[in-house]
Amino acid sequence: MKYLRLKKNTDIQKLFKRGKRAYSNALTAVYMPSDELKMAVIVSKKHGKAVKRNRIKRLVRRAFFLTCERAPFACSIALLPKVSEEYSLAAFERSLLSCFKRMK
RNA sequence: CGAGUUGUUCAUACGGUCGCGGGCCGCCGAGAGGCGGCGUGAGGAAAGUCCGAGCAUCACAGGGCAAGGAUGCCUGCUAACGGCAGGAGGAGGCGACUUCAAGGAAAGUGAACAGAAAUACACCGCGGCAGUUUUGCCGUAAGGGUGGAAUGGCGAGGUAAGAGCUCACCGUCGCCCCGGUAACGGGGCGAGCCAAUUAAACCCCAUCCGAUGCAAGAUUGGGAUAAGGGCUGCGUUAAAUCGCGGGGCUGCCCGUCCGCUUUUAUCCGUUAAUAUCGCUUUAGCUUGCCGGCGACGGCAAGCAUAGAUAGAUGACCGUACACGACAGAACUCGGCUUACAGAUCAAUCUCGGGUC
RNA sequence: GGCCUUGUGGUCAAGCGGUUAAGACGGAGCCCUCUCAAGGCUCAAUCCCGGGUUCGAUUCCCGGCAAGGUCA
Repeated sequence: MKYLRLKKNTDIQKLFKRGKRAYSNALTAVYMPSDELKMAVIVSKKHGKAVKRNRIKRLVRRAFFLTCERAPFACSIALLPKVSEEYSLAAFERSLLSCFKRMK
């Protein structure tokens, strides 16, 4: 299933002001209903240096790509991974699914 | 065979499925774009942002002096450099070789505490004279003590005791000769030590440097009219016309340049930034030959090799083995520095042992 | 991405190359008090880390690390 990237700074600002949050053990999702499915990954410098941050973003994007058809409704969504020692695709997939369950 | 030294190259590989950025081609579409195909897509450090350039802007981007900053053995290389190469000197290693922020202390200033004293003023001591219970004056840097550093070191002579006071050797300084482009090296003669150390303390000398950085900046982002404000003030004039002043060129002098910016209202116009360009073809890379000890230069042939803009290289599976380190382009080059699992090849390289 | 700044007890901080590293707030212990407060005394620092210069470095030089600011 196709999804769009959430790019504009103003949209992200809006999302953080008005959006609701869904938590799981590997990441936090901030979401807000919209007409299309839009996604952004937010990784801060706390996660490590550039190589590490890129890897986290790729894993989260891939996990979202594999699971996004099970999203309950069209929305703008920002994903904030939590800081940890190890990151894996399977953990992000599980966390995303549990987030989708909690989104109402 | 073992132990080293210096340098070179590489930085998991291959296959399958799904997915991403850019390009080209074809088809569809009014267009935005969509679909399909082909090919392409991170590093030796892309990092730190420590130097040097290109490029761009700053109204012009000039000279002198001052201030500030940087560099500091010599000769080369280079677009340039604080880089590199070769050499000189100090230090280390048996050696191959490594390493060093390395101009000037005879222009001046400063250097805690301790110590008698820090470039010089005698505490103890040693000795002479006076006195003789204590001590006073003079000479003395050999010894003690203080200190990071104490009148160049050591031996001999010498002396009342001592002292470059004298002599040999070493060190230092000056002059001459020879070798070298030079730093410097070698030799000779002289000086009897005057001039300790410290300049990553101030400082002096030589050379170099305008500032800001692609978030620079350019293009479009409107045009016309009217009114007002700000910088740029005063006098004068029909007039920014002229004079003085003012502003910019880091401070001063000379010289030179200077009309710009903004607000409001009305009419016409509007996708207007998250746009487009800058943005990847170059001091480019590879190979061969020639010159040079080398850094590098010359010639010839061939090649085109990321260009994103919330920011593209990944995930999963399989196979192989050395079980994969440090790490992700953001305008571009030349260096430096720092991080790093390993593998690899080279040197008529070095040392030790064995055999012929 | 570019350009800067700062690292000193728990916190805020001063510091001419030679200090027992000044203070203030807070903390701990003791004294004082019938008890508490106030007051007094005492204690606690790898001067961010690693090299270098120097007789001697928190301070000077070089290289790292961390934190913060700023530019559309």
